[in-house]
Amino acid sequence: MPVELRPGQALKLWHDVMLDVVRDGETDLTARQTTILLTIYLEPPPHTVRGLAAKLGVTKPAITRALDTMGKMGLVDRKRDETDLRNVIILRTVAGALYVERMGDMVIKRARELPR
Amino acid sequence: MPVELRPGQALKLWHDVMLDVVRDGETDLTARQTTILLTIYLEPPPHTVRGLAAKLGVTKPAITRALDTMGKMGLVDRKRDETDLRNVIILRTVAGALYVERMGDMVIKRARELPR
DNA sequence: GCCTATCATTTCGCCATCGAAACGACATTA
DNA sequence: TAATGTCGTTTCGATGGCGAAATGATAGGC
Repeated sequence: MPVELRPGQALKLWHDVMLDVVRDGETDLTARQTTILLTIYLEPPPHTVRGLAAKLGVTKPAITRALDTMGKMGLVDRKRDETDLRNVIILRTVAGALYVERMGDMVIKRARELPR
Repeated sequence: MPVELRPGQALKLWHDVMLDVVRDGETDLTARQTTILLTIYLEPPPHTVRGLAAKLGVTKPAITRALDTMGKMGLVDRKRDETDLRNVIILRTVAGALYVERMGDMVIKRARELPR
């Protein structure tokens, strides 16, 4: 049986998790950055700039900049593709994995607290 | 029985909805703005600047600016409190209600599509 | 070996957001 | 009514994101 949410539950879940994210305040990721981060950690590698740009429907510079920012935060890393030096492979990091894990915990916790 | 999500499900749900938000591209709300909007539409009125600031753990100017932006988008409205003219009451709008409803639909749809 | 295509990045000017502090309007207290 | 407190907004300078276009490096076609 799929995960069935009523409208009120769905919106409350979204609100509650967003509130956690805002109150945490540490990492201040945009929607794009969050999507990129989760894509990198949820979908099978390798991940490239052009691949992410196509998936999100945004320009490549937008991806590059997002990776710059998240790279400074230690959430992702980059290395050149040895087999095709034009490509850049985006790599996961320990800090990034921990961040994503915490985010998952937030969602799970808030979902469990939802009125049934 | 509460809504139980496995880690993979929780993160995929979050990712999928975020991807919808990014790809939509129309309204480009920050985490703060999203939280404010959902608070206004989910919790009982009246809503004030100081109340939202306290709830989100951010400064009042941050709330004022977020309301300015969302006001221009037609997602919220403001009026002075007649009984205490220092206060500003934040009001819902039709456009805001529709936006929130669409957001709820996204979450419901993505939750239903989750692998069980 | 060229020429063109591809990939990621950098540059440009612009706009939105940020925290901190100052401000103006209104209410409350004495 | 004068002093103090509260509420929301505005200002300030700084930071960072944005799209579009240009750039540098590499690969592949011929």
